[in-house]
Order: sequence, then C-alpha cells, then structure tokens
Amino acid sequence: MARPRKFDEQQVLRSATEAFWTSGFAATSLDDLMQATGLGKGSLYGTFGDKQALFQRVLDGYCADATADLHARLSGPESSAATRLRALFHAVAAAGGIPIPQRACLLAKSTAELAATNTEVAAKARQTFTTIAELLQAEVEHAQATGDIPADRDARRTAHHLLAVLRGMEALTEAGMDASVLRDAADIALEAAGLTAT
Amino acid sequence: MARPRKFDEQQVLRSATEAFWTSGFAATSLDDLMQATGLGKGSLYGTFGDKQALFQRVLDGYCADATADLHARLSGPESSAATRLRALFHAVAAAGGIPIPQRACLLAKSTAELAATNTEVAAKARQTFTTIAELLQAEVEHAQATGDIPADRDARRTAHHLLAVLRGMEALTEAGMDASVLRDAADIALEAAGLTAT
DNA sequence: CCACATGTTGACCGAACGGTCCAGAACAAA
DNA sequence: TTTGTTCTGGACCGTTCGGTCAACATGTGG
Repeated sequence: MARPRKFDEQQVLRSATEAFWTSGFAATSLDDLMQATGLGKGSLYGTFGDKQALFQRVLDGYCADATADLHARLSGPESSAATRLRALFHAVAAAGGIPIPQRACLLAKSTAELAATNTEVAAKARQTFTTIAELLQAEVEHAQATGDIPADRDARRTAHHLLAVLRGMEALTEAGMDASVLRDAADIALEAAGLTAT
Repeated sequence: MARPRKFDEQQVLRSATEAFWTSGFAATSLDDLMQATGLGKGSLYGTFGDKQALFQRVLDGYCADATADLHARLSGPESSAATRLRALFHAVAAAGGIPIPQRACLLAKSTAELAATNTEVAAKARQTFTTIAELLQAEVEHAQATGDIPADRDARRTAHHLLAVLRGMEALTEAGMDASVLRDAADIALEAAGLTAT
C-alpha cells in the first residue's frame, strides 16, 4: 500500500556512481548527486541515508561489478587461461596511455581518499583486492594445468605479484604515464609469471 | 625595512604538508591549515596565495623530498647496487602490513584525488614517476655492471616493471593488505629483474 | 470513494567553507 | 622619535555545505 517509488534504485545508484567517480567523495556535493540522479534530497535521504551511506552502497556495487567483470574475463575454458591472462594485462596497459583526463578506478580513488579514515572503505578494498588475487591465482593454476606456466611456480605468490603490477599500472594510468611504460610493466610481469610473450 | 616575518616558511610548509597528507586536499579546510601552521589567514594568503597554490607548493616539496630520499637510498658505491635494490623493495614491503590507519604516500593520494581535474598535479606525478623510473634504471644498470643482473636484460623495461610494482605495493598498503602479499610481490619483482633472492 | 501510508519536493537550518580586508602591530631606515 | 613599509590577526563576507522537516502528492487497501 501507499505511494510507490517513481525511480529505479539501481539506475539511481549508477548515476550516483558516475558523480562520485568523477569527483571523489568529498568533492561531490549533495547538489551534484541530486542533479546526477534527478532525485530530491528527501528521496535521497529517505532511500539511502546520508551521503556516507550512499557512497558505501555505490562503492559496494562498483566492487561487485568490477570483480564480476574480472571473473568474466578470466573464467572460461581452461585451455586458454594463458591467453586470457595476457589479454587482461594488455587491456589494462592499453587503457592507460590515453592522455588525461583519465578517470581512474573508483576503488583506487576511494581507497586513496578514505581508507585511512574510514574502516569500512578499507575493509571493502582489502576484500576486493583479496578476491582479485584469488581470481588471478586460479587462472595461474589453470595455466599450470595446461603447461603454459611451469608447474613449480607458487601460484599464490605469483598471483600476489600480478595483483601488485595491476594496481601499479592503475596508479600510473591515473597520472597519464606513457603507454610504453605500462606495456613494459605488463610484459615483464607476464614473463615473470612464466608466460611466454604475446 | 618593514616588519620581518615571524615564521619560517619551510617549517610552515612542513606543517601544511602534514595537514594535507592526513586528510587530502578537499577535506583539509583553511581552519585546519591555520591550526596546523599557527598562521592567520592573512599571512597564509599573503605568503602562498590561495589553498590551491599552497597545496601545489606542498606537493612540489614532497616530491622533491621523496625523489631525494630515493636517490639517497639508491645511489652509492656501485658494488652493492643489487643489495640496495633488495633493501628498497623489502623496506617498502615492511612499511605495509601495519594495520590501518596507514598514511599512504601523499603523491599517490593526490594523484588519485586530483590528477583527473588538475593538470599541474598530473604533470608533477608524471615527472616524479619518470624520475623514479630513471633512478631504478640506473640502479639496474649498476647491478648489471657488477654481474648481479644478467647483462642481456633491458634495463629500461625492467625499471618500468619495478616502478609499477612499487606503486602497486603502495596502493595495496593504503588498503592495509597483509604484509605477506607485499613481500610476495617484492620478492617476485626482484627475481623478475634477475636478482637472486635475499 | 475514502482513509491512510508512503514518496516527493523544496524551503529552511546552522555550520563551515574559501576568501577578502583592514586596523593595528612591529620593525628598519631616516 | 618619526616615518614608511610590511606583516599579523581576526572580523567579516557571500556562498555552499550536509542535513531536516513539514506540506503536499500519489498511490493502495478497505
């Protein structure tokens, strides 16, 4: 009973994500959020709580999407795990190199801005990074099963190294570093994992 | 002639650095800066200009200090270049692992927060990252000269990979990731560079 | 068709924001 | 001591901030 909502919550979250993604948490005002979502303050507060709570929802959704996307990129027929790993790193390298303004990964931005003072953001970042590491580890193991990565490698430690390189490439992309730097990092990281080039 | 200043500009910049470092640019108010530096608004504006200009001064100083520190860690007798590279990566790994609140590198925070909208910040980040890459490359070449790194490695590409791992470790540290993850990343990065472990 | 529960809107709030400005303090030069 | 110049502190400004609230709109269940 009672009056139904006029908006789609998921769509509003997507719009709010855009706003936070563009400017960060502190620099995104409620007016920005109202303009981006088309909702009034009352609806925003009634539905999501305060700015902090809305941001947390946005970040949770972003991390879920990001890990789902990575899962989609990495899971698949085991026979081509090596190819998929190479494709992932080359894609991340190619995403950089575009001159700024570059819109960095929202999780990276949020962690840098808030993790030191907001334990929930830090926990979400840790959880997401851990999940990414696990996905990478599984992929390394798949590549080992097909002989594309030597069997004597420690898949877990290899995955941790690949995770660090991915996050480092992200950080370099934020600054607009040359694409060649990113490619070098990606290539050598793949070699270090035991994969042959290209 | 005229009234002399009551404060030391360098000391004020150090205090302002602390303030920005703790909270980021947007979340540091002029009142915070006044409290941190002990100066009134008039002196702050008369000496440094507006908040943006003061921040730029702070960031420039931080980057200069950071590269000077890295130079000090890496330069030295050529005979131990390999040892110094190992020490650097192990130190960065050890700096992580401490539970949050972790105060991340100011440059990393600033780049994430502002590089997309402030070309000066982005330029400073690119310049600093490039300088770090050059320092790493020089060190790789030193290690090659002493035979600690195989001579057939491309020092430049190796340095780019090491840079990415360093920035990635920084990003993981922000989130408070386990020290073991950082150590794995550091160890494998050093191995990938051709250095034997420890 | 009515009563009620919920959603929506925007006026409104006190606080905090970045920034300006000026009256007076403090020193150097005369 | 006087004069001139700079520096200092904080009152003050208009704006914007995050957040609240009450009047009103819009449906549903009876």
